[in-house]
Amino acid sequence: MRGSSPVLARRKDSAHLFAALGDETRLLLVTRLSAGPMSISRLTEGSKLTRQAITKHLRVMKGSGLVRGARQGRESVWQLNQRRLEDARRYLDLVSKQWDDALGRLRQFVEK
Amino acid sequence: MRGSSPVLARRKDSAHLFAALGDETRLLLVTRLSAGPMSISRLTEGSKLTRQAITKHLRVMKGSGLVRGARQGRESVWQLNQRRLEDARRYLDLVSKQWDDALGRLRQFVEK
DNA sequence: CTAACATGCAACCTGGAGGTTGCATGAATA
DNA sequence: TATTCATGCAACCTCCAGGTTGCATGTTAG
Repeated sequence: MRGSSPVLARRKDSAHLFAALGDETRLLLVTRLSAGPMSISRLTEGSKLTRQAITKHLRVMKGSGLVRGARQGRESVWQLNQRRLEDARRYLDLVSKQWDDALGRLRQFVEK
Repeated sequence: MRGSSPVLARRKDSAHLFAALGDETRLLLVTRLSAGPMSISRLTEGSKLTRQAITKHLRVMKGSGLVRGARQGRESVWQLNQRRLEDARRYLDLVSKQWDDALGRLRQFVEK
């Protein structure tokens, strides 16, 4: 691993992931999929958007690995990819930790 | 709290927050700020972007509460708002938990 | 006081995100 | 087999995120 820290290497990837989560419609889809796998038409039910819009969002999410779909008969069923959720959480943990350390150093400095 | 679950109420807010994290440049800023407060010009140093670009990103992040800045003399110093990081993590935890439950139910159903 | 610094403001540009519509195609069902 | 259902593909539209540039303004250091 010469020349690029893991954090650096993962920044772009994480940005993609967060971007996939950073849309209200997609976050709704994530919520609905958190109840279990679902077909596109099912996901479209009750939505104000077109099926095509939903489809596009699903593909964006797939692009960041947040979700994956597979054809079953005449419908395509999608489901969450929990590992990616954990990836996002881990990234936030990392930043939080650095932040804590920084605060620690500051406190130590002030109290000297 | 009639008519809207907490999760629903927070979806829009969370989407904003994730969107703020969903840009490589901003994620870099987050990383740099995790080491402690910093002025705009300092944040711009070493960046390929203009100071104005950085400024815009900071304001976007401020808009989602991810960061806050204050003027100090002739420079404006910005710092992370860790509470928002925790908010994001909590949201992911929520979704993860629902997903776990769904898997649990599925497993139980299959094994019956 | 005057230069050098650190920002703010505003106008402007461009590409792609988010949506829609219309049509084509494979799968399931009466 | 004729329909209906669930999708895929592609063209098209609009708006705004992400950047830049130029100029104005408040701060500091000499």
